[in-house]
Amino acid sequence: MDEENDIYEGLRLRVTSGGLTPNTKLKPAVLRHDYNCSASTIREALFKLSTVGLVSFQEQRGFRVPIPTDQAQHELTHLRILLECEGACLSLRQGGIDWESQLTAAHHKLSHIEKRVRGSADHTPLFILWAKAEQAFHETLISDCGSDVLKATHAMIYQRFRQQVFNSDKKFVFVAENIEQHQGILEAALMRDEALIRSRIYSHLERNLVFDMPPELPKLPY
Amino acid sequence: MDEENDIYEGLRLRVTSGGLTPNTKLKPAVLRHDYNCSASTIREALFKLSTVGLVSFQEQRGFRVPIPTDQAQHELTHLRILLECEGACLSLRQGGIDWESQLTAAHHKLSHIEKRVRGSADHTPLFILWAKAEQAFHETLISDCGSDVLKATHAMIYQRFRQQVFNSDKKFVFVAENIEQHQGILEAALMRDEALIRSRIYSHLERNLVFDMPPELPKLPY
DNA sequence: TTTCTTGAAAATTTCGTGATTTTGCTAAAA
DNA sequence: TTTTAGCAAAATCACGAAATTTTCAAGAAA
Repeated sequence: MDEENDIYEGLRLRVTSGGLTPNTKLKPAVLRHDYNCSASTIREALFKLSTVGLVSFQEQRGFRVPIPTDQAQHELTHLRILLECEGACLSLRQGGIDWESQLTAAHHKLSHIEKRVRGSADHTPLFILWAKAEQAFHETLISDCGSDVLKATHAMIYQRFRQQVFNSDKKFVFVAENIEQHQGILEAALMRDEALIRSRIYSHLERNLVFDMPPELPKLPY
Repeated sequence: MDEENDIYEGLRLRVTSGGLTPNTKLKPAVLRHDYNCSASTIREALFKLSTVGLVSFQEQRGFRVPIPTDQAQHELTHLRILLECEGACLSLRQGGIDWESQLTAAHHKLSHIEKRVRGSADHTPLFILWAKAEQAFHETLISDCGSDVLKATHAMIYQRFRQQVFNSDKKFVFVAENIEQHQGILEAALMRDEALIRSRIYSHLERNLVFDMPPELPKLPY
């Protein structure tokens, strides 16, 4: 159904940015009332969420909101860097003028929201808006890489990353440096400078790496 | 249940290396008889397989064996290279003597099967055995990278890759060069030479890249 | 012949129920 | 006080059937 997708999206929002305490049980028999459907339908949606890692699942023990850990944050950040650098460089080679304009547009929207966020004391009301714009920017960055598999994999990792940082104690959701970092990534993209965009993507995400990372990985030819 | 997992594994084998024609419909009501369970149980397993990309799924139109395409083969190969190079280099830095011995063991087993395959005219009977050993070798290669997310992502991509090449017309499942290539990868690992293992992993998978690949991606610091 | 409608058959999705397992509470034993 | 045992309440899972949607063939219209 089309409703099925609404239920999936609704639940996804709740577990990623719904302010649910980690480890909260997600009971189909309870949630069904919020979506006006049967427990089986909820179960199926939760099941789908569990396969992409947004909900933890144990046989006979049901579904729970995943517990954020430093290890998970580090791993998700690491993969985001890997996939985003690769996707960005490929886009940078293959993307045309339409890609440039889409990226500029996405950045413009994101930038606008970020400046509003900087002004307000409480970030919460703008968070959903910001999260959408941030995701759109980063997805546009890799949108012309020519690989649906890469994009789908990145989307999965990005969602889990977002959930991780939002649900972690630190609530490290928005920091001021983001503004100039996003700006810098856009500039590197328009300059078509692969080495520069790699290093800027790395710098942008670096603060989420909780353990030491290999200082550099020389990669040739791959 | 535990049976649930058997059903999942059984279906996974059938869609990845069961000789099913691509685009074959997978009807829960039919498959239930093979596994002695209800259609819902089959449905759940197929659903799970669809979330990792091993069966295609359309709302109200059921499940099908995915159709291999050159594009998909290229994309899956590309991601395998990316993930496997990264995982191998990290393992190479962090792995100890136990990693070395596990890798050597995995290679020994694989090598033994490959030499048997080379001798026989029909590869089919040994294929399942070979596929398991090949997967084990490549998974061991990245096993000490320290990232469960990376390993899980690689496992997903690897499975789809295997399905892709097995179900494609070419049936490019085993080629003689594999023997020396696996050997070369093992050697590079034991030498702890990152650049070398990257280039050898790339060479090993290169023939599955159906389109031109960017000749080199200089990556620094990431 | 080709295109469009029609309607019955087939397939998919949703749902409530009963069986099985887990959880949580209470009380006895150490 | 702490641990263990047992039991009741709650939750999960598998199942078949009902409801919805799609498929497909046969006939009407162009």
